[in-house]
This record gives sequence, structure tokens and C-alpha cells, in this order.
Amino acid sequence: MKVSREQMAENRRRILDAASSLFRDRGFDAVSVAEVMKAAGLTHGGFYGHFSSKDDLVAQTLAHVLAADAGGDIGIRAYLEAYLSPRHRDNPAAGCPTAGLAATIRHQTPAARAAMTEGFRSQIARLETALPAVHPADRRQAAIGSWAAMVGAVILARAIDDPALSDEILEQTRAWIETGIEEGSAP
Amino acid sequence: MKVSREQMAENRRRILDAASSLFRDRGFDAVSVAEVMKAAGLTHGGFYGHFSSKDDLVAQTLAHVLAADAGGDIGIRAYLEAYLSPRHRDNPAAGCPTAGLAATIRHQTPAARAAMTEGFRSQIARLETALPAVHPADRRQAAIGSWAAMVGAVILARAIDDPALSDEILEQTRAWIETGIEEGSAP
DNA sequence: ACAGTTACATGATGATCGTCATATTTAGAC
DNA sequence: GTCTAAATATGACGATCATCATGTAACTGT
Repeated sequence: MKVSREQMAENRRRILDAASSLFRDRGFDAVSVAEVMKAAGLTHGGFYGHFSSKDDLVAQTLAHVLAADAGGDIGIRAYLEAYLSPRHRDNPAAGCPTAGLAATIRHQTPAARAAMTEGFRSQIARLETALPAVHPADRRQAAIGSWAAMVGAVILARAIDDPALSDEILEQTRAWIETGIEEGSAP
Repeated sequence: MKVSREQMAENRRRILDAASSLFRDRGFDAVSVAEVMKAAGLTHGGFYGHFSSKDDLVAQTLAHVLAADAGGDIGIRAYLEAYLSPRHRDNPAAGCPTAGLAATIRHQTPAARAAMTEGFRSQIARLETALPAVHPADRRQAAIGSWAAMVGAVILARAIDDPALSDEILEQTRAWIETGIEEGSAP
């Protein structure tokens, strides 16, 4: 049955939202097209009316979620604490798409990689402005180094099969980044 | 045809080596059992004489490659430079299994996660002893923070679709880690 | 109000893959 | 040397999945 134009737009949004959560939670390959459609409240038949292929869905989902990731403007300390928290580690479906998906982007289409590259650029820019004022030359270094440590720590914390050790990874990485940020700047 | 005991042992080693490279290069799910066996110079039929399932292969491959990862004892500076090099980034099949596989361990069996946890523990221990002598309390923090940044940087550098930016991630992360290590210690 | 278009549902198809059944060949024990 | 058990090859099965074909209902422009 045909639906209204607005309904169709909302369906498309729902597909992208469902795909975004499912992909972050289980990866691109482990989620089927039919599963995404079901999570969006539809059946698999209408899928190719919205997207030309599953690869197309992957690329558009990445652009969708990385654009939405612009996020609020809390302080760098609060952002660090939220990012490197057990809550974030334990909820990949609602968490950072970079932490959940960066490692598998390598096997996706050029469009998907381009979306991820763009997301990385804006994240670094955001971190550069959020960092305490140190020598401008070092600021980009701190932004990139901190982001690598944040993403790596969440990935490692999610991989580890020992809750105490996993908590420690998050906490020690947070402390390590904070000492690095404070170096040579006002606290 | 039956083969000698030594031949069978070598076949098994070849299967694990082939699986190790293929998994690091393309991920567990994207590599088929038949493909691993072919890369080892065999056909898919004999697989279940060596392993009880593909999940079993995954777990044993991880234990195999993480044990072999103990590696030589070069200095921390040289290790950093090799790890955060374009060469390492561009050769996942021969590279660090953590950088290649940590993000997907979450969807594997408990045995696989246990192997990865053990690999993480020994890597942190290795880094702790390799780090310059600072306050002992901070040494573990530096080891964990540096390792998270190293793994994250390689994952991000491999995901990014811009060679210059990818190189910059590696280089800036290396510089960031080195300044963090030098802080409060003799150079 | 009508007709045509369109968005989605149902169902099918071909490919891939993990796993198992059976055949074949030969190492290893006596 | 012979017999048996074992290691691998060949081939098949059932499940899953991306994609497509066709049916159906209702929105939209007239």
C-alpha cells in the first residue's frame, strides 16, 4: 500500500535510525536488510525503494549518524568522563559510531570511508576548540592523540572479558589523557 | 589420504597461520572455512578433523597469534615508531592482532574473548616494564593510555580515506605519546 | 470522484557458507 | 607384508541472505 509523502520520509528516517543502532551494536555484516526493515516497522520488500543496495544503506547510515553526532557543547572534562564511562562501553547501539564501526570501515565502499573521514575531521576540529589553550601547534597533536586514545580505550574495554580490568582501562585512559591535556596549561 | 603425524601437525600450524593472516586482514566473518583451508594448501573437508567448529578455529587462532606476539625486545621508542608507521597500517594481515581484531571480539565466543583478555594483560605488562622510570603509580596509567592510543590510532588511520590525514594521525599520536612518556622522567 | 502512480507486502531466486556423510589413500602397529 | 585406523578429498544439505518480481492498496493530481 502506498503511504503519504511525509509517511515515506518518516519511514526512511526510521530505517536509518534502526540501521544506525543495529550496525553499531553488531556490525555491518551481521545485520541483515530484513532485520533493519523489521526494526523500522516494515518488511524487507520496500527496502529497494529507499536504497539502491545494502552498501548504499551503509554509506547513508554513516553520513546520517556522523552528522547527528555534532552533539551538545559540554566541557572537555565532562565529555571525557561520559565517553570513557562503563555506560558508554555497555551501550554500543547508542554510542559513538567511530568506536563501534571504525575498525570495519576498511572493508566498506569508498562512499562509506568518505563519510567516516568527514566525521573524523569534524571530531578533531571540535576537540581542538574544546581543549584548554596551550601552544596552538600542540593543540592539534593533543586533539588527535586524545581521540585515538578514547576510541582505542572503548574498543579495548568492550573486547576485554574481565569487568574490573575493563573498568580500569577506561579510568586509566581518562587519567592519562587529562594529565596530557593539563601539561603546560592552566587547570 | 592419511598423512604422517608430523605432516598433520604442520598442516595444523599452516591452518592457524593462514587463519591468522586472513582474519587480521578481513575479519572473522568475511573469511570462510574453505578459504582458510585453501590458503593452507588443503581442501575444506579435513577441517573438522582439526577443529570442532569455526568458532573453535577463531579461539585457537587468537591464542596462537597472541602467544606468538611476545616479540623481540626493542626499545620503546623504536616500538612506537614501528607500530605507528604507514607500513604497519598498510599490512593488517601481518600486523598487530589487537588492532585488527579487537573491535570484533565482542561478537565472538567466550573462549575468544578470554584469549584476547590474556593478550591484553601481557601487552600491558610488557609496556609497563619498557616505559622509562617514572613514579610507579603512573607507570601503569602510561602503559594503558599509550596502548589505547596506539590501537586507536592504527584503527583510525586504517579507516580514513585520505592518505595525508592518515599519516598525520599516526605521526601526531606518536608525538603525543612520547611527550606523555617523557613527562617527569629523564629523556 | 477517478485514474494512474507509487510505496510497501509477499514470495521467489541464486549464491554463499557452515557442517556433515562418504570415499580414498596411506601411515603405523603387529 | 597385512590390516586397521586415521587424515584428507569429494560431494551434499540446510540455512541465511541480498536482491528482484509481482501483487495490492491508497495517496495525489486532475
